[in-house]
Amino acid sequence: MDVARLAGVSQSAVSRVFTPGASASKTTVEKVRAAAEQLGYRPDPLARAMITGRTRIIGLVVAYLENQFYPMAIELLSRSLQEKGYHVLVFMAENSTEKVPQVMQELLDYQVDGIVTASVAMTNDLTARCRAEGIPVVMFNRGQDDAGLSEVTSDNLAGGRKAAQHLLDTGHRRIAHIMGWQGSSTGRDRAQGFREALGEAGQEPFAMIDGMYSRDEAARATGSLFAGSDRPDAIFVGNDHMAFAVMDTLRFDLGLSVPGDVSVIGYDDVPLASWPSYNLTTIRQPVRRMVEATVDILLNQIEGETAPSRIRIDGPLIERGSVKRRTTP
Amino acid sequence: MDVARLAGVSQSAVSRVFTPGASASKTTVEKVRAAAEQLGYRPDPLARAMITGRTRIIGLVVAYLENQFYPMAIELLSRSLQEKGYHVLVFMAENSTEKVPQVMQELLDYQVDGIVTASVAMTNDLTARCRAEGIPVVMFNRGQDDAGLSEVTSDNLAGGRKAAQHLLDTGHRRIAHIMGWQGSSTGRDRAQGFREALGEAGQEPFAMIDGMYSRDEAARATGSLFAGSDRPDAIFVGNDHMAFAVMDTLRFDLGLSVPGDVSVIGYDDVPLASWPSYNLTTIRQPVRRMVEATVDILLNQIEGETAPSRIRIDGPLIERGSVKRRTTP
DNA sequence: CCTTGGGCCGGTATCGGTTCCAGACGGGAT
DNA sequence: ATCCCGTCTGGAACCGATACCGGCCCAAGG
Repeated sequence: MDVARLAGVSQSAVSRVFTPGASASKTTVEKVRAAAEQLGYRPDPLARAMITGRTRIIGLVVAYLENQFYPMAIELLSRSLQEKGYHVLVFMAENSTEKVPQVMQELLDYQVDGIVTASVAMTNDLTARCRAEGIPVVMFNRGQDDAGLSEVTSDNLAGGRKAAQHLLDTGHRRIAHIMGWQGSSTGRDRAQGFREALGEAGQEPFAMIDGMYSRDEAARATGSLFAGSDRPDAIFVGNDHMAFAVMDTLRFDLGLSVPGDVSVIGYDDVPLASWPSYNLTTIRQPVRRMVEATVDILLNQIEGETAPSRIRIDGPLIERGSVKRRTTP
Repeated sequence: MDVARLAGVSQSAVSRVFTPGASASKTTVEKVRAAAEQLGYRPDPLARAMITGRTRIIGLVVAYLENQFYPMAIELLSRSLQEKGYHVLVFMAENSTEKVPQVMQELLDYQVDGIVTASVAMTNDLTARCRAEGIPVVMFNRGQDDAGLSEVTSDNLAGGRKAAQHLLDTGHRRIAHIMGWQGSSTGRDRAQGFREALGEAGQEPFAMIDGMYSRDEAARATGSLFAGSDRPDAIFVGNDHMAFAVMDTLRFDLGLSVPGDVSVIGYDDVPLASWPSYNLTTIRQPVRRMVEATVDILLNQIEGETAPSRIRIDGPLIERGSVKRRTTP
């Protein structure tokens, strides 16, 4: 390289100067730095990646961004990784069995140093391939029984219990649950926590319907809950995104008051939940801490070959205005 | 490579088989394909990138994702590029003079084939560097006088006029504008269109306040508009994101009815605008078409060295329920 | 029959770095 | 003075591909 010539040293010396932790004398460093400055030289990450096998790129697989929770996570994740010299390559993948493997394959081709999957499931042969290639994977906001994969979630079981408990404490006795997608661990865990807490209080759920994390499904489910004269007095909804649809349906289609006629609890605490139009009581998922944990795990696993781990972060119930205290008749 | 050995051909032959448009005989192709299959070989994009100078990566610089418009754009952009064999490297950058250049520098280091900036301004020396390196840049939803850069926006001037015209047509005579950030072309153009249309109708704006594209600023501005007894009967807001804050403030802080007491028009038509809680009349930015245009320009410029272009896409006014017809007193 | 030209092939240089290795140098201990 | 060891250095191999070039072969044309 010309930098080497201009500085009057070997190419190796230049390389060492730009490699933290390599041994180079003070004078060499100075000469090289000066020459590099003058020529506007910066080491080419690609060439470096090819030889070191480290691209400093993290692949992110995500299914949809309509639920505000994910843009937030992306933003935090990207910022955090940027600070540490990594970058995020984004892949959109519907949560389908065909698309995900293809996308993962491309990811592996790109030699990413690690992968974060947000709300996406993985098949077993896929996880196996990643392990074989030594690429750490962190599942964000999704769990999977397959060991060998790291996962970061909130404590969904406890969250489900908190929601149920809060509704019980405030005097509700006809509590329905519009569940998060039952194909996902988050959806199942929240539902299970809900069911358990109710059971311990000697109560039966009024109804449990899979809302598939979709606005339309949630709206439909709400309609069916209120089709007859036998109606719930509270609904725990599998995430905020659906909860907004539920509230809209209750208020504008069914002419009911929230929380006057029906109480609603969501899950996530996205920014929108605190806007006065919804003012939604919800279980907070501490995104910030979840992202930090994700980055920690990922980087540790990249640098230090530590074992995969499963982090479960507890989130508080945020009391707002969508739940009303009722006196049991 | 072992694939070459297994197939009994040269390395060059293997390369040619995986290079579309290169000449290789049928038998060679078959042998190589078979050998590759057996060994699970796929060409390394990194190595390929190093020699061809094409990474097939597009850098995306974006400032914040709280405004739902941007996640949508990201999702569409990523999907569209994915189909064409490109991928998106995301960089978060506050819209500050220090951060953007640093981020751009990293982008250039990564040898991206093109750059999309969403709602981010560029300084002149930066654009010059990109031109020098021959990297096409498309500014998404932002314009800049500096030629040599492509830009894709909606027709913000026309949009501002439409908003004003609609409010005039529906009998409003005291129309305020909480403007998009006046440091951005979108904010300025919408404001100018608004002002022009009003002027042509012989009207003065009731007030014009810079809302900085921020919820807080917009809420504050709304408060100040209604501080005295001299009040507007309609507000055109620089984007939906702020419009929601304006509506919340009107309804929940000031106890006013929208559209009963005040009409509100937004800009963007994000999904939230159609939810019944807001049911916001707004000027639609046709994201899908804007993204398509962005991808087209980018790819053309990458492949064919076409000149930069500026696309302005017209968007309709979507009438919903936040504007009420008034009879002038 | 000889030439010409196009299609296909393999060898080799190259891209921009890092890593390994052998060796030069200098200082402190013996 | 000798030895040893740690620090620093340049040369050369290498990472995994593509680009270029010269040569081979075979068919068509003169």
